[in-house]
Amino acid sequence: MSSTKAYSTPLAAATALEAALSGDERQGRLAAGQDPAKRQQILEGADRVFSTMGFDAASMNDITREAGVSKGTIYVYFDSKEELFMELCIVYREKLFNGIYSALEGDHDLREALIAFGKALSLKVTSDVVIRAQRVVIGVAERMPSMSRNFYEQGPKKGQAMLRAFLEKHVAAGNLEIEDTELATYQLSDLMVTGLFKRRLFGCMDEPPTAEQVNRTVTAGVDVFLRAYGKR
Amino acid sequence: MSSTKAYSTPLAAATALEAALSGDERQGRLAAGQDPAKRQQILEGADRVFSTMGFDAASMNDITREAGVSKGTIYVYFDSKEELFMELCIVYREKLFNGIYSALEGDHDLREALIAFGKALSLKVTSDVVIRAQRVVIGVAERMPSMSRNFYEQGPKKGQAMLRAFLEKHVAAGNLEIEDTELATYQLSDLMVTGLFKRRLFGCMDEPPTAEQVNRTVTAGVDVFLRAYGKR
DNA sequence: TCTTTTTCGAACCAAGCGGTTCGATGCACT
DNA sequence: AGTGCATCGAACCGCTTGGTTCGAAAAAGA
Repeated sequence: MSSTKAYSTPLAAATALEAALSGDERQGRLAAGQDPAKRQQILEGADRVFSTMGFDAASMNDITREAGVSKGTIYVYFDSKEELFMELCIVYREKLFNGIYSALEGDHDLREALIAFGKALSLKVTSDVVIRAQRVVIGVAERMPSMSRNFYEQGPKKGQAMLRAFLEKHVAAGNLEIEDTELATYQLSDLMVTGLFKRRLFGCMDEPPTAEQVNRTVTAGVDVFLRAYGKR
Repeated sequence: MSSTKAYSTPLAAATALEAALSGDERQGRLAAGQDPAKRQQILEGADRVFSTMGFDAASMNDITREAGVSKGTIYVYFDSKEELFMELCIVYREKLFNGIYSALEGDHDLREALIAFGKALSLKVTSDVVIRAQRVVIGVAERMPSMSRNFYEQGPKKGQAMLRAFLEKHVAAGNLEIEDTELATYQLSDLMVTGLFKRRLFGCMDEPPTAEQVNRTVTAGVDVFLRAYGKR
């Protein structure tokens, strides 16, 4: 037999431990379906399968194989394929908005702050993992509307709220002149990924954009925004 | 042995039917799998099924039922589920770009022309049919990259080429000051659907935007663009 | 009217699905 | 050493899948 020890799946093992056990000490016996490391292991396998196949084409057997966990065990941790996917969506949207918003904190120059934020956002949003995740979510939006809506509202929408607050701060400070900050926030965040996001989503760019491309796009986008809304 | 004769090119058949259908007179006996009306009938049923279920969850039996055509007949007209879907994609992208670009022709005022175009684009791109079609295409982008890429490049990309030509005309005429017209074209077309497209795609707006919403979004977007790139 | 040929519709195929069950296995605790 | 229990893994369930086949029906051309 090849897989007697836990974490026999090579890919899952390393990252599973990192997330699950912050310290190195093993905790004692866990109730069935309660081991966070195993849970993580399943989620990572499911991620790989869902990302490459989409929700419908992915089978639980595929996930079983990819996660290196028996089918029975998966069903101890998750009641159904749907539930497994829903929990994965939470992971997805957390992946999306991890450490993006630090650029908006502090007292940097307006333009510099927006460019730094835009770069971080643009890089994340066009990365392979995030693009794949979004494709899966969009693909099931018709049949499972609550899932995709939730994904968007807990993810991008929250982000936009932060950006909006940032803009409003600068409006109050007299650096910007904006009537409708909600609309302006949409405009800015679209300008930051212009020409990259859609092409990536539709598979017209095999590779994520280079740092140069991102830099060029974000700079141009922010400048358009500032020329339109900046005090002159 | 399936396909024997004419319409060897899928595109030819798909587009030819619309003309053939307009008259009511039946033409004479047609070779197996060559009746454009039947072909259309199948495509329409397939559209309804794919749009609501996505590619994977849709079954050929569903399409059979929805199209009111026997399974055997479908397989006379289309070799496989994939091929049926590919031909449907052609219909999809033609739906998307039908009579959008007339606003860019003629000698209208720059701003008026952009707003008229933006409204037409925005309405189409956020309509129920087009949103559903895009979801389906995006959903299979990972496994069938050529399909979604084709969809984008024959659809949105071609449209952008026309918009770009329009912008360049106005740059030459001295109405706009743009260095990178490709990038500017991306920015403008994103600004025109800002806040609508993504929310629709992720199912955060159940209904298509109202004419008012579209009007507001497009006007604001065009004005941002003109403030940034217009001669002052 | 009779022939020709497309379409119909139901039966059929092997394969795979999501989900369940259950005895064997082996670790973790006493 | 002994035992309790989470995991394993394979077999199994009923069902649907995409795809094929074929005789009957229907319609068009002569």
